[in-house]
Amino acid sequence: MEEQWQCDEFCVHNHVLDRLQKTPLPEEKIQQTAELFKVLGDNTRIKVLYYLLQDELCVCDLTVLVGSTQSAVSHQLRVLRNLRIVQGRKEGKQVFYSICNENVRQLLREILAI
Amino acid sequence: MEEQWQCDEFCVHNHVLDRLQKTPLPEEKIQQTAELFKVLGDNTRIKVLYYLLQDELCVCDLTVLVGSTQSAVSHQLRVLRNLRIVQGRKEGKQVFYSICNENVRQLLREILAI
DNA sequence: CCAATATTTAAGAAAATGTCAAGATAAATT
DNA sequence: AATTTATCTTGACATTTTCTTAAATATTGG
Repeated sequence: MEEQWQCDEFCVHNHVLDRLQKTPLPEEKIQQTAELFKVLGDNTRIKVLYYLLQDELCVCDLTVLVGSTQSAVSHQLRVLRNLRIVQGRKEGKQVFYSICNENVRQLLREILAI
Repeated sequence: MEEQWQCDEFCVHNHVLDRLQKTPLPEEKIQQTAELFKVLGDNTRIKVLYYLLQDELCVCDLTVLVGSTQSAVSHQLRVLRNLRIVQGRKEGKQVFYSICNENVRQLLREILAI
């Protein structure tokens, strides 16, 4: 028999599966959660958020702080903006960024033990 | 002037930078944090962890629950094992997995609002 | 209009994911 | 005890995704 692999009834613990399958995580929730973590799973973005945790900062300052290029930082800021983790405030020629998601702020505080 | 781009003294807010640069996040901590989030930033692994949050499960059960192949699940379990988020317990032909990192367990509980 | 700052686009490099096939181990069968 | 079967792991490959860099394109202020 060359059918697609699958556990047979001797392996699977049906009573457990039956129970767990009654409360699956909604696909949307899975997607949402994974995406949040994905965005937080990057060295540059962690650095950016670490500094924003302490102050509202312009792209220029962030560029110096994370030791990257302006373009790269701007790129990461857009990613964070898309997930509504940070927001920008325009002042003159500059844009000041800050964390606008309190859950993420709290999460980072705990993880980074600040 | 065609040198590498860099903010000049009119853009950068030196007093802020000076202060923030005194307490940089250690590279190791950044790496560690980003890696944890990176591992959590994947649909399959979120599903696996969601189910492990509720029960110790064998690879076979997990395969059915996440609706993937045994091989793919095993690969992901290794990733989670490498970061000491889950651990395997051998029992006969089967391996039962469970979450062995209480911080991650707590984090997921909060994020998934369980 | 010019200079400074910020964003977007495009392209190339690096990394992760799933699939398939092979290997390993423990139990069951002969 | 040798063979087969069930469960799980591993390695190699192809595909896709993600990150970075560089260049082009706004936008703003003077």
